[in-house]
Amino acid sequence: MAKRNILQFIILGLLNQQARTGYELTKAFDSDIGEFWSAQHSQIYPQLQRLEADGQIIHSDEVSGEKLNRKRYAVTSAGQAALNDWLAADTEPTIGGRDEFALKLYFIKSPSDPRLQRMLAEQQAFHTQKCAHLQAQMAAKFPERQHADDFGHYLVLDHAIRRETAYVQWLQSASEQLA
Amino acid sequence: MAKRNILQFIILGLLNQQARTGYELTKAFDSDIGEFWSAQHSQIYPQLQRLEADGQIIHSDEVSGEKLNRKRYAVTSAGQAALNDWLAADTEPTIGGRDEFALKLYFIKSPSDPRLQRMLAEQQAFHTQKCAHLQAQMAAKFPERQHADDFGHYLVLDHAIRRETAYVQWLQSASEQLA
DNA sequence: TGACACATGTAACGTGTTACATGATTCG
DNA sequence: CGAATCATGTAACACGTTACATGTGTCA
Repeated sequence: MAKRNILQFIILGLLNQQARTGYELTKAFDSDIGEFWSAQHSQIYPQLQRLEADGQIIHSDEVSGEKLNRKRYAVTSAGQAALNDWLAADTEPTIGGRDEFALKLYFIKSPSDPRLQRMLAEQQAFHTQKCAHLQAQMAAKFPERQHADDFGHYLVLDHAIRRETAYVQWLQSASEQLA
Repeated sequence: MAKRNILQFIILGLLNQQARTGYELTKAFDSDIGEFWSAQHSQIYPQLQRLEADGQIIHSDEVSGEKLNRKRYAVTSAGQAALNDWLAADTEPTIGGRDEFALKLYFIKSPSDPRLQRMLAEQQAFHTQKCAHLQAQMAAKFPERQHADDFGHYLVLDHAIRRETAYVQWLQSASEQLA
């Protein structure tokens, strides 16, 4: 698992794009970058407090309505420095993520096991749909392949699509080899 | 993260293939299934104790030399039942694993950023080599595509190769789009 | 006899998930 | 006025890594 508290740098990166509230950060983990990292609000709010205590971000209060006070966070120059250090540092290459389904297949030794067909079909349905969803996103956000701006966003979407496509192809290939 | 203690089932699966010691289990996580799950011995030994207390595995003492006593674990019928329940249960599809490098790219907005080339090259070298290594393993273990036996092993190797290949292609494509 | 692999455990810490807890705003 | 969403926090627990700790067997 992550060891060097990656979360703090992701938050710095997101805040460096634009000032956000904890709530908005939480949503960001469910959309764009959700394909490659996730975090709950229960992890985000304490991390924001630590980053602020550390002088890497500051918040300004924003009142809406009568009472509601939300904290909008922005990176300080110290935060930008920390972010740049992270970006510049060598990156430990991703080693195979955990895949419960792959393990189940590993433990089913026979290509004629009666459970295989159903298992493969179920996963294939899911990943095929996900793939379609990602491609729709790509078409919506980069209609004319104009990804010179927001290059990073384009790259992660492309990454996710390739990953899901490869997954579906693996499942397909496995299905075809059932005895 | 994993929520239902997947580790216990992986151990049951491995022990169901053959009786093993904790040390041998630890090594198994570094070879075959290491592409899709990892665990240290500090996690494995306590889990073995819990599984035995639960009646899902039993150990027999094995002495080598004068004093050295190793515990060789085997699954009980209760353990086999638990394993089969896990295999038969619906599998939550894998949602994007965490990828620190992808996130770094996400935060580098411009295709002309001077850091990009070096970063991409570094990752590409790593994943290309890994890909080659996996393909060598495949060639060594399944020389004649005779994967009717050990089908599961073949599938996870194939999966790993496809994943790494897709990763390299993504990096390659990204490199070609640098401004 | 020294290095390395075999072998088994525990402790401390950090990260991540789920649940608990509370309240405001907006829109139908 | 009720439901959904916005908004922020804490607590308990599960999972995973790193470090600590100890000792044996084998081979050069």
